[in-house]
Order: sequence, then structure tokens, then C-alpha cells
Amino acid sequence: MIKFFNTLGGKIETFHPLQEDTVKLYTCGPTVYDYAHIGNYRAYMFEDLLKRFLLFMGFDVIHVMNITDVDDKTIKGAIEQGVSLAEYTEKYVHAFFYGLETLGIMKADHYPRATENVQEMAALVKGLLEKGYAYEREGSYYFKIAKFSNYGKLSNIDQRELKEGVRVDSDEYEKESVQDFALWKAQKEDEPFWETEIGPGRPGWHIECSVMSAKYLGDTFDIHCGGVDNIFPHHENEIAQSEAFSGKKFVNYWLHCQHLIRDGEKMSKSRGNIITIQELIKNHGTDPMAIRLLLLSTHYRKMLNFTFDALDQAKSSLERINEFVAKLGSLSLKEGENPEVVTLVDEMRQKFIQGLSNDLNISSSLTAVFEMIKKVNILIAKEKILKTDAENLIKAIASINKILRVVSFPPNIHVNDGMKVGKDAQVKFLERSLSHKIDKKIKEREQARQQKNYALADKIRDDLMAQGVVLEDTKNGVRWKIIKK
RNA sequence: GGCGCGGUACCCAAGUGGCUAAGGGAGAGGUCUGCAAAACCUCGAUUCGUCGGUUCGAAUCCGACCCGCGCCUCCA
Repeated sequence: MIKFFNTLGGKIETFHPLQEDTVKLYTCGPTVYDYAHIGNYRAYMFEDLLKRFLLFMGFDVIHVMNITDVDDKTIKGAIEQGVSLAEYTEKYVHAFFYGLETLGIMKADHYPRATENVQEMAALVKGLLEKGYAYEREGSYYFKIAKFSNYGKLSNIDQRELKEGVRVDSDEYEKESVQDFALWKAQKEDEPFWETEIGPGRPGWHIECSVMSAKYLGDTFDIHCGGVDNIFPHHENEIAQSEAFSGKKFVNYWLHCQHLIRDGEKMSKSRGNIITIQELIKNHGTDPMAIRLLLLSTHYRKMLNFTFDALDQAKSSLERINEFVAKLGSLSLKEGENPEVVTLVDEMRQKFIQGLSNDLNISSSLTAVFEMIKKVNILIAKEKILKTDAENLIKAIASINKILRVVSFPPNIHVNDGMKVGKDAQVKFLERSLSHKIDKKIKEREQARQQKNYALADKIRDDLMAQGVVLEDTKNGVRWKIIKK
């Protein structure tokens, strides 16, 4: 039984998709006016966890993520730089996908762009106009909130309780009511515009999600995600537009993730406290998988306070798992299977699934993994692990790694997890090309050690260390690995 | 002012009525080692923001309060 916290209603609910084995998922994508920061990626990471978990549980997932490539900020940026809107946004779109790939976030099935769906948006505005939910003022169109009685259901904001006198866009002064929002903005001088059946202009922000979700997922679909800051007004307005137009329920489950904060404050471009993935990797030498685990390991409804200390901790946790897998691969074991291990694997798997089933409680799932590692390590120390056990354990880790996707399997272990990581592939290549050279050095060192020439042995070890290769003397011989920062 | 989220060990973080309050990181001790490193093991909160209340029993439910943060304006 899978349960999620549904913002609509504000409680935990059992998840039932519209179709038994398919989940229709819409996640709010980036506005491509600047480089995405790790706070933005936290949302995409939470959505990745959700999606991978659903896939893991046997659902098909149809995933749509919009790309907002026209809005006030993109227009402003393009004008400032004297380039076309498309030219301006393209580099950020590119960077966005680079970030997804770096962090191992699965691709959506569709990435519709606002600029490619403008005519459909105009058609929706026209439809709302005909049904009396919209009105026109000087070429702009607004949604008439007074007409939509369900307004405020998602965010629990009663219309009357909206703070009076808050800032109103200077170009929207002609609205009937402050709370009404723009569906369509009339053409302005120097700004890009589209010729449509409702006149020249450009879409408002909320309309794109209503149009593009319906286009790929239908009038009603299962899950809609985003950051908590989207609850109001963005998602509230989407509901109003979509339901007013279709007369049907828009979305069954609304899932929102909390913010990533830094030094106690929300990370955002306007506050100037952002950190990008590129910055972490290039300036701090961070392993992208440590970033992934950090973003993943705090429950999505809890604020995540980003610190470099937390990043180090995530990296250490990750290494614990990686070391475990590497150890399993390097042991020389007797044939056979220990029933105790079979039970441990079963328990881990069960608890792992149970955790995620409970509103994506990743902490509980990770605990299951670490508990198993701990118990197996004891068995390894007692030499109670047999060959089949090691294989089963590796399979089990590979299996849950379909969701976590953070584990690096050493070159001698071949797992088909169907996913390649850029960084992993790089490291593996490095390992292969260095392998011969290092083996030679290790032999030299072993010789020196046998002759009790420890000075030479230590020098060889230090030299390799300087090159980022760590040697470890174990019972089964010398093991080496490349240290990733 | 309205609507929300959170406050559990040095740090991160589960647990939401009852066995010893998970797990990870850091630290201390130990095993291993020529020495290291790495790895592994052991240890760690009589206590869950504060104060009351309900209960045989509360970190968990109720009330009040304190603190931090977010949204109400573009924002993941």
C-alpha cells in the first residue's frame, strides 16, 4: 500500500492511480532565465525518487515536465542582452539537462516548451472567455476568481483572507479584482508576441501548465508535483483554469517538496545565496553522487539545510555503501549459501519498500540498507559469508540502487542496473588505463615488503597516494582504489 | 494579519501512545597491520523547544507559550 501526503486535503492518503498500472505524472519544470541551483534540483530529485519508486513498484509512468521559456524574466534577460528569446533561453535549457544527467535524474517522457504551445493556450483562454470565467481588458485576459467557487482549496486560502493592498503588477491595474490573475498579456512594445485568435500577445505563467498537462495526460491525471512555493498562486490558479474549462477534477494527488535552505534562509536567485552543481563539482571537487545522496536523503517535506559539512557526511555515508560492495566483490569465498543472509536480504528489501511506501520515507529505507550492511559485516568478519550470499547481496544492492542510483560498483562486479553515470564511466576508464601501471607498482612494493625494506614500500605507497590511488593491505592481498573527492 | 512547515545526542536524521528512542557522520576505545591507511567492531540521548493537561503509560494526543523558516509578489 503506497501512501502520499496530498496537499489537497492536507493529509496522508493511499495512492490509487486512475489506471491500475499507469501513473500520469506532471512535474513543474524550470523557468530558463538563469542557471538552476541545487535548491531547484532538490525538487527534481524528489520527483526522481517518486518516479523511480513508482517504476520499482511496477507502474508505468508517463512523466511530463514543462519548460517555461517565455515569461517576464526571460523576456527581460533577452532584451538586456540584445538577443532573441530562443537564443537567450537555450543555454539555460542546455545547462538544466546537463544538471539532470550529472545527478542521475531520469528523463521525463515529454518536455513541452511554453513557446511551442502558445496557440493551444490562446484556445484555452478563449474557451474560458466563452464560459464566462475570463474577461478582456485592453488586449489582456484575466481569470475571474469570483466565478470559480472552489478557489483556494489547495492552499487553504479563503479569498477574503488574502492580504489587501499587496503589490499589484503595474501593468495589471485594470483587473476587476486584485485577486484575478492574468491568463494572457497583451502585446507590448519591444516584447515578443504571438498572433492568435484572441489577439496578439503572450501567455501568462499559469496557463502553460494547464494546457501542456492536458495535452499529454488528459483533463484529469494522477500526480502533480512542485516546490511548496508553487502551491500559491501557481497551482491554485492552474486548478482554477483547468477545472473551469474542463468541468472535471484536474489532479488527484498534489505533492510538494520543501525548500532547500542555506544558513537558515531559502536558497534563491533573488537572495543571491545560490550554489550550482557546476560550482560544487568544479570548485569543490564534489562527487555528484554525494550531492545526489544529500538531496535524496532528507524527507521531501522537510527543509533541507545545505552545508558543506552535510555534503561531507553524505559522501561518507555513500562510501560506506560503496566500500561494502567493493568488499563483497573482492572476497574469495566458499561455495554455498547462508540462510541467515537470505533473511537479512529479505528484511532489508521489505523495510526499504515499506519506508518509501510511507510517503517516501527515505530515511527509513536507508536505515534498512545500513542495518543490513552492519549485520553482514559482522558475518564477514566471522567468515560466515558464502559465495551465493555475496552474489545475492550485490544483487540486492543493485536492485535498490535502481531507486537510489548512487552506488558505484567496482569494475570486477558487473551489474545490469540499466543506468550509466558519466562520472562512474570516467572513473572506470581511469581505473582500466591505470590498472597495469598500478599492478606493477604494487608488485614492487610487495617485494620490498617481503625484504622488509619498508622505507621503499612506504615510498611507493606515498607516490601512488599523491596520484590519488589508495592502497589497502588486506588478508586477500592488496586492494586499490581511486579516491574521488 | 492569514495559511503552512519545523524544533529529537556534537552534526544530519527516523520514530507519532507502551519492548533497550532507528540509521548515518564526527569523536573515544578496540581488532587487523611491519607501520600506516582503509575497513570492521564496541561505546554514545533516563531523554525528545518550554510549561501545563489527558492517560495505568507520551517524544508521540490536547492546550498555551518560546524559537527558526516559508508562502500570501516572480520563485523548486
